[in-house]
Amino acid sequence: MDMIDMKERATEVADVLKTMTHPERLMVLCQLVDGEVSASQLQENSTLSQSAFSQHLAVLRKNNIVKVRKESQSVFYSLADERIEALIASFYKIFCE
Amino acid sequence: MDMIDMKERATEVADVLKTMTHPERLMVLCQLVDGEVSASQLQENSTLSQSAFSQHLAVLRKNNIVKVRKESQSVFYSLADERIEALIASFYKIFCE
DNA sequence: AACCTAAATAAGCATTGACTAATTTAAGTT
DNA sequence: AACTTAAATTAGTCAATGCTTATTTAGGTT
Repeated sequence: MDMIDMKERATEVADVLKTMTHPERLMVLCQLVDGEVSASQLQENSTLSQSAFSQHLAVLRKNNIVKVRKESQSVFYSLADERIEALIASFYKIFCE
Repeated sequence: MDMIDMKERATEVADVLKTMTHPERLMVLCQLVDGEVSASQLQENSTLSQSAFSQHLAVLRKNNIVKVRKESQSVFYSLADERIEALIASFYKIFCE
């Protein structure tokens, strides 16, 4: 890979990782590995205020790291695609095994 | 894994990733996958000023993402350990294949 | 209609991060 | 000794991030 390609890829990867790189947001993503979870369930495992927590969810949405499904008052979150799933799996393998 | 363990791990992983999550620093790390490279060689592939670039290297050193070997006026950089190598390999596999 | 709950948004503030410009350290060279 | 080169450091500025408090939107209940 030449330097120009490498730089493009590095920028792309950094953009994705930047969004995942917050303990609170990473926690959310870890909880989504087995499938969708509602916003309120996710919030139960956080010490943050409702507002602060919701803003983290907004960051994940805005950067397409998660997708949402609305059902009456609830909003269910899940990982956006296979790349995000693969990343979380890698982190697990490297840091938790 | 319970929530307390998950949170500890998420914080640890986020700390490591946070340091890697900058296009310039990620570029440096990518160039180190095949072994050590000198600071000046790394800088050649950057558009940043000497100072700005050196400060990124300092961030990588401070967070133990890279290690250094000094030889006369030059400083050679390499990836700090197998976890960092594994992370870069994962990023490559997920985003570049 | 009045109320409640889940979730998102807006405004404001403090902290951190990335840069520039200038200087410093350390090793080599003339 | 004076100079050059590689690399790091310091101080200062500006933008981005993460939080708080307050408010809003939307769906469901009485």
